[in-house]
Amino acid sequence: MLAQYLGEEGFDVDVAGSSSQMRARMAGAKFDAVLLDLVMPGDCDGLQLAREIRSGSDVPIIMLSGRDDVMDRVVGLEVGADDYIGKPFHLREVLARVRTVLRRRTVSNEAAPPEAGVLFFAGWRLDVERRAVTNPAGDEVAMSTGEFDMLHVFATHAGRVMTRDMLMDLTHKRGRDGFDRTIDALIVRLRRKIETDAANPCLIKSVRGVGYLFTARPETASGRS
Amino acid sequence: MLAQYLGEEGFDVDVAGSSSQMRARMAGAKFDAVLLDLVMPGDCDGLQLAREIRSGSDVPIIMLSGRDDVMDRVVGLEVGADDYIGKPFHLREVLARVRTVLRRRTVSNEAAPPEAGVLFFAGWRLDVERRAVTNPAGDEVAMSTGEFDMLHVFATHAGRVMTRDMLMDLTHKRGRDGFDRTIDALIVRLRRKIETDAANPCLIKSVRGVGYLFTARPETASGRS
DNA sequence: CGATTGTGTAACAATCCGTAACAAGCGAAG
DNA sequence: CTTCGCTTGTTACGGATTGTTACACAATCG
Repeated sequence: MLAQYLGEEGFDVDVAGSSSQMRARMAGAKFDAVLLDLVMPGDCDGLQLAREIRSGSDVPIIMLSGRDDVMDRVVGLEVGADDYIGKPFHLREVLARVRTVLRRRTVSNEAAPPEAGVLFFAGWRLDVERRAVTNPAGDEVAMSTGEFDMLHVFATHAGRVMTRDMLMDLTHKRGRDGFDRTIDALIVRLRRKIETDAANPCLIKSVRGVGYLFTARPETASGRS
Repeated sequence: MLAQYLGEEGFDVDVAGSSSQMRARMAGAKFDAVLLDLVMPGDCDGLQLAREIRSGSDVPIIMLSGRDDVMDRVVGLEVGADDYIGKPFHLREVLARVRTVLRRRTVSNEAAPPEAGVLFFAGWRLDVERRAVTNPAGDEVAMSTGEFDMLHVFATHAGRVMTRDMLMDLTHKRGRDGFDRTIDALIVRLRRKIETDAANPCLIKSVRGVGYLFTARPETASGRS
């Protein structure tokens, strides 16, 4: 229904019925925006899928959800969505929000983003596809899965203080229970690998009572001078 | 209320009570985003005001409105708003949407933000992004989170006497109860690090019965290009 | 001059964070 | 299936930071 409406309004619409189907479509073509229904057929969580998209692309994401709780919206937006529309939604509103997202993208992004498969920061190189990390000297540094995910989240959220809740949302599949030092432990392990002096962290600073801050400014491979 | 909350979250917030006041503020400074309440004191329509902003600027606009009808939202977005939040809105959601709008702006505008991320005063250098402080001799001075926040507040409110209440509001993310020497203790610790003679404070002067005054004149790095 | 109020500072207590050590998963090889 | 090695979550302890209290002293006021 939604697809038909947007099609009538002049958009090229492609529909995926499952997460795997979506991955296949997105691998094969470039899209201007993704409308993502959080209620998936069951094989995958919509939030997780959004993270996955965001980890490899800057394509605008608009979430649609049957659950319209405030916290759902907050989490959805923090994960990287550009908008969140709770059901029952109206076609006109969806259309308006799609246009808004596209307008903002084209206004600011005239030189289209050739995707960010590789990130650079402070001499480091972070290859998202190969999940490989190279230090300023050029040596590859072995990273465990969790360490790489954490570093990736930091690199894509640089300059903003990240609370432990956010980090937990973004790295781990699902929110953990109340009190947990998991993040701290991971931070220590990550620091040991990327900080020259772990006692005086340079790249990952702690913000007491709040969370952690990644201080480097990352650049994408797409050669911006 | 909203302004206070966003302030506690680390934003510099400026409030305008009327459209003319807003025009004056916007003429005098650059803003990263505009939160626009559609219910105005009467002298001007909020939608009209949004059009006016949009005609002269690309600054992101987030509309807040008591009317939460679909058509209101559609019209608001078509006028050029980047988001539309109907009342009753929740602070967390507003915050998330503000961040979303800003993130999109900075992601796409990478080339633009040289940032006023570095402040200079009296030979000192204060790097807000990296949370690093360098003394006139060029050595980096270790600062705790609270000390850095306090110094940052002083540097961005130089030349004005700051009451303890203001400092508490601006540094601590939560309003504290009535009587408390927390600020004084922090001032002592900060003075020990940045004053050459802690007994004769030069940079942070006390104003008896009122509060404290930062006497240096800070300059931003981005020399008004 | 004495009383009162406000501030500087030290000392202590509460809290938060860094880290090591250990236990629990997990996958690969045998 | 078992074992081994690696990763990850949990717990505990110690150090750092921060809030609170107490006291000394300066400023203000009568």
